[in-house]
Amino acid sequence: MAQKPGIPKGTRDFSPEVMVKRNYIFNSIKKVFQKYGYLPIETPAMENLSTLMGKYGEEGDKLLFKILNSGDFLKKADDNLLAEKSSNKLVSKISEKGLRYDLTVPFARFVVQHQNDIVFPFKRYQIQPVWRADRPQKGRYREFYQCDVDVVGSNSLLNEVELIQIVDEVFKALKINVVIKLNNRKVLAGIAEKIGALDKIVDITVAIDKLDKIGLENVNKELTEKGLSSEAIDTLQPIILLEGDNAVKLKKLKDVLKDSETGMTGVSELEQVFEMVNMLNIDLEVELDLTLARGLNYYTGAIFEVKAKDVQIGSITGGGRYDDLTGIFGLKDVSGVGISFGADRIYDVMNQLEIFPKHTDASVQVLFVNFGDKEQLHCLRLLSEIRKAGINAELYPDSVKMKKQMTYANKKQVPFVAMVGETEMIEGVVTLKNMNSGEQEKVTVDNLISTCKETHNQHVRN
RNA sequence: GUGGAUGUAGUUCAGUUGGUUAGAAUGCUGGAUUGUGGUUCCAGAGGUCGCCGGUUCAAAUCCGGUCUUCCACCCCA
Repeated sequence: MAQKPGIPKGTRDFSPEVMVKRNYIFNSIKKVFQKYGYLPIETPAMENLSTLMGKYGEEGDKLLFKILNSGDFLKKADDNLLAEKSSNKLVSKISEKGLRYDLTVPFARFVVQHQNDIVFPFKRYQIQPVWRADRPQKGRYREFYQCDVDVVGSNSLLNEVELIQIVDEVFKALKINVVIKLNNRKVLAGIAEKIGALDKIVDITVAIDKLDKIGLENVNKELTEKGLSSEAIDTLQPIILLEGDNAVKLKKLKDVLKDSETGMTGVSELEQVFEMVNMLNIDLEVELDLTLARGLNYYTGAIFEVKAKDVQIGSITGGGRYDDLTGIFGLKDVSGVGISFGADRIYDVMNQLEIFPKHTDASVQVLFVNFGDKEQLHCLRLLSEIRKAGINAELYPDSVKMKKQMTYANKKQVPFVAMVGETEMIEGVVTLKNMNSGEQEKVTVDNLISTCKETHNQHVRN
């Protein structure tokens, strides 16, 4: 009995219709990346587990997909561990490879491994799938694409500003309204230092983030539960209730953090970034958000997160600065900063808002109706001329009923149908039908080419 | 990982307290219309009711397990 096949949960097939839209996103993003001087690299889907483990925190380690060793791996496994049935301890014995969890850590590995061939500052982009053994939900997949841009080997805050410009340009091109939220790990560290609880910073930000949802009282309650003293919570109050525009927030922060050197460095970095961004006069809404912590524990400076304004979905882009990611692999003093665009979530947002362009460079612009053997040969010659002019065109492969061929054109949303029968062949013309208006007229091939080009340019521009 | 929902033609969904041959809309195929699609009319095809097991004379319907999708938490793109 043939059972219906399936694919693992959280993974998807992409149909041509979907791929055209996805590629539109990828191409738009790539174009912006390249405009700012970033070049592509690719790394393998799997990495050594030693490269991946311990880089994403405890939570991240659990979400790594591990690959079983080849051969009869259990034979070589420790008998005691097998008897114990302790999966965690056994994993290191039977698996030494894993699927990449993001693109940043493999990139750090790449930089270290190729440090002698790389010119610093090194600016690269990377668009590839990553895998997480998460529980899937809407906008949360087990296999999804990240579009990373990073620059390593430069401490300049200009890089942070450049990334904000890139975010602005990408989402402007895709016509998505977004807010970019900005924070700085050093500010968070300063806050933690101030209340003497360096290890509690994640708990603190998680709790503060819930202010809108559960109210001040419950936030404080949660902080108490997490083990914070009442003095510490008192100190935190002005930070929890921080309001106003970015400049006001920064001013208040400065006041609270004046004794913390790290904290003040963070505030100063934020100030500089905001100053430059304001000078650029970009439309993008840039907001200081202290509740932005980001779980990935390698961030050390700026942290970014982008949210769509019109759709309820997790962040669609995120990133930050990491001072010592390559240090773990033995290359010291190489600071990097980067962000990652979540292509799948961007797709979901655009799909929900129905803001994909109807026509892209991938769409066919003209379909030739097939009337028979003589006619199709004639069309073939016309087609090569048309294609040479850079127009996507096709000839229906079978000489079937016209209704069927028209329906095909209609479904593929081809804007023009060309008909060349006996009379057209003799007259040396083409009957060109505009599928939108239904109008048709006899034109020359040159005419057809210019008409197609004109409408295509209009479509793509809109 | 924890808690909670969900699954019926390609798609969106009906389906009564378990009871004849499981329906609709839309889509699909063919025809009305042998050189004209998106409108209309007619006809047709399409379902082991997610999967496995149990209760029953009888299960889409009740029970258990499993998988999928979705929601909350967690985390994140």
